[in-house]
Amino acid sequence: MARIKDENKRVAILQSSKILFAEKGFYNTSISDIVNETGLPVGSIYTYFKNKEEIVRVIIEEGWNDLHERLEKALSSTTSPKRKIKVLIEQFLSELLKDIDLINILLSEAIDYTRIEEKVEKLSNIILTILKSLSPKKESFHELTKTSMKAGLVVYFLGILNAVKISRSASLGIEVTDIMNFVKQSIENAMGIEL
Amino acid sequence: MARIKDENKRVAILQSSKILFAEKGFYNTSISDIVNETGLPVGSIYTYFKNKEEIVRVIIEEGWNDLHERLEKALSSTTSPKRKIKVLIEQFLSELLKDIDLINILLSEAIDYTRIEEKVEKLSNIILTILKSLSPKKESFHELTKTSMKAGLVVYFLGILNAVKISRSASLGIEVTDIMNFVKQSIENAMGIEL
Amino acid sequence: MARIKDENKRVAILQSSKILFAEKGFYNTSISDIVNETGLPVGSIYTYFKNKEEIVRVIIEEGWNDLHERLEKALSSTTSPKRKIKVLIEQFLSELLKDIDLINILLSEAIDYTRIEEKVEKLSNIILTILKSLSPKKESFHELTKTSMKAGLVVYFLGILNAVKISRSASLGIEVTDIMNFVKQSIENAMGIEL
Amino acid sequence: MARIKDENKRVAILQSSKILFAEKGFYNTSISDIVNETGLPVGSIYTYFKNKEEIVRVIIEEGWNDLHERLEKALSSTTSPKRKIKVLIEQFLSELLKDIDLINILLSEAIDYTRIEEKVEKLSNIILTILKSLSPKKESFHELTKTSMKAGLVVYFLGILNAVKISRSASLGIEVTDIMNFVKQSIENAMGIEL
DNA sequence: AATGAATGAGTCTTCATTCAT
DNA sequence: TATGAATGAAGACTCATTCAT
Repeated sequence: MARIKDENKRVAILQSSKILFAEKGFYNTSISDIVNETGLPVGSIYTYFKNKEEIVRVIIEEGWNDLHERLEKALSSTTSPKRKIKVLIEQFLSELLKDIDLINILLSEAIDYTRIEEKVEKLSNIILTILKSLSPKKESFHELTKTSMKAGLVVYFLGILNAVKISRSASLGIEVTDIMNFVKQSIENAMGIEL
Repeated sequence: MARIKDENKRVAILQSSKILFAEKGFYNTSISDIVNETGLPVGSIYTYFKNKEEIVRVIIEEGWNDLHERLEKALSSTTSPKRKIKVLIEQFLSELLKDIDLINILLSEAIDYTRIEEKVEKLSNIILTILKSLSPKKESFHELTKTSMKAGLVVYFLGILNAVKISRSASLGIEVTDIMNFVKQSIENAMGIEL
Repeated sequence: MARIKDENKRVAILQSSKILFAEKGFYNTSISDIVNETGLPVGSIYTYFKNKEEIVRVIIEEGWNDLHERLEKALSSTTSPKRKIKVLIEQFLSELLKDIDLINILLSEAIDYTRIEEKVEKLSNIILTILKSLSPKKESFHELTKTSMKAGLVVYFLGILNAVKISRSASLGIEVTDIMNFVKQSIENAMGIEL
Repeated sequence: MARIKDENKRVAILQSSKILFAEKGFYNTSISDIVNETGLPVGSIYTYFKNKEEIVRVIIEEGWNDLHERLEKALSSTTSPKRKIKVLIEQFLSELLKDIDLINILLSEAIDYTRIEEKVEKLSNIILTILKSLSPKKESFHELTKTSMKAGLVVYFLGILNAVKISRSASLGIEVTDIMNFVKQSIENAMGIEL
């Protein structure tokens, strides 16, 4: 019987903030920037979000959950470990790498609100589980201890994200496709999978 | 005499700032924090550094140059590519990973002043040159294009740094040694080198 | 039926606000605090009260009128001045001192909306009238001018309220009963009344 | 070798704030009011005081200490209890009652930062000590227990302050002199002292 | 050169009240 | 009448940098 919270506004705030945070960084984006970008009054920002931190948190959480859920769904409808790896690379990673703003924020200053370790942890457990189910004969991982395997996954995952992040602004001369190629090759070599 | 005194202050500012930036982040560290930590008056900070940005920049540049110079020196006194790789891992990387504050700052919010792409660029060129000089037969890299090879190096390098950074604060259960082990194994496998 | 429901809400707002104002103070209590405490929607607060000020005003007015009316009633059914004094102390004052929340608000920051002078004025006139009717021989007030007598009443009344207020939170080591004892003794001494 | 903190500015802030707090109340006085009143930039307020609370606290503390010190001095140069009482009334109380702004703030909303109980406590101890040294024969206090005597002092002291406060704005028709007269009479009657 | 007070634009956030539904 | 989202002026406070001494 009063106005109902407007999902459009919530989304507008999230979208504008996401772009701003990705471009200028969390600390260099002011609430007033978000106000200008969205055209909403200050007060409205605070009817939809408790504070600036919550905005980042939600951007990350919703963006990540979206990807994560689709990954889980795709994995659960696949039985072959090799196919699962394929899903991981060609769906999950591919989608993630397209969301450069998300990556930027995920890796950026606001890292305290971002809880990236949590994400890395979950993801590496998923992969570890898949790898265990692969026939152990063909892998070249057998000499790695479990923790250094996990370390490897973390290195790869964070390395990929950072490489993508850096590739954008820099004169490095590498592009997302190069990174994807490298990843695919590595996996094909390491596990004899055809991607 | 006067010069020595001055240099002490400059170094004090750099050391205190480095710790503060690494712990609290660039944007969450105020000049006044540095003043408190060093015990120096505000004015002094500005007689030694133009502004806050310059402090980070110098921390990074001096820290990096130091490592980089020792690397170049060690490489130039080595001819065997395999030995060079060894130097890279066991000296350069090992030293870098010990300087967690440096890594933290290098990867952090102040990334604009940090010019990490430059560092990554230089380093990957060094490695690429070494790899080229290796007999091409034994490597499993032969199917990678030059850019995806470079992409790979970037992924590895940034991945390692980020993994180390994250391993510190997190409940991931991996440690720097795990990361080092993984790296060594990877290289040994990929290039048939004994490290 | 509808009226009863409404009255319940009105009372709920008054009760919750009274506690909040007494505990946190007028300026440190927000409408939103009242909303949380009552469980009512913001809008409802404003259908029952014009604004925040009106809430305090009504709390005070209703609380005070209640006491005042009972006082008038009791006084009108008594003729002996000494009995009237007794009523004043043992009924009115005693009841008032039990309502510490009311006292707190009465004396607090919202004093502008509280119109305490009005209350003090009325009360001292009542007492003055009683005192006049006492046989002038026995009192030790005979040397006091009328205004300083009034001043005395004001001092006593406000002093009592403030002492009670302060006694609650403080480490003064005095309690309401001590204050009451003092008052009774003073009056007994001054007017030869047995309370 | 830099500008030295300017006592004049500090005092200007305190004076302006004192008037504003006394007239408008603590919560209705904004830092920006103080800025306008003093003509100083906002930043300067904060180089002299940590925050708004500290300003009230200092106003009260310095104002009170000033009075208190002069009281102690005067008391220590007097031996006769009766004279001490006289000092208390004619010097201390008289001076205090002249500082209506101080009284207003002391009794007002900012009471949390004002620690009035502390002041009341100290003062009543001073008086209690004096009273004890009076020959016990002549006093009419002998029936009061120690705590209700203390309660009495608290009632008187707070009553006086509040009466003065209220006398100013109100149509009560009493003035500070009336209050003082009442107090003097009370004391003369109670202790047979000539003031 | 050394010092630290001075500065004021800019920060995030709150909150009483209104009014569309 | 009931509701609670909408509003934006106003709040307290920060902080990098400058510059008078």
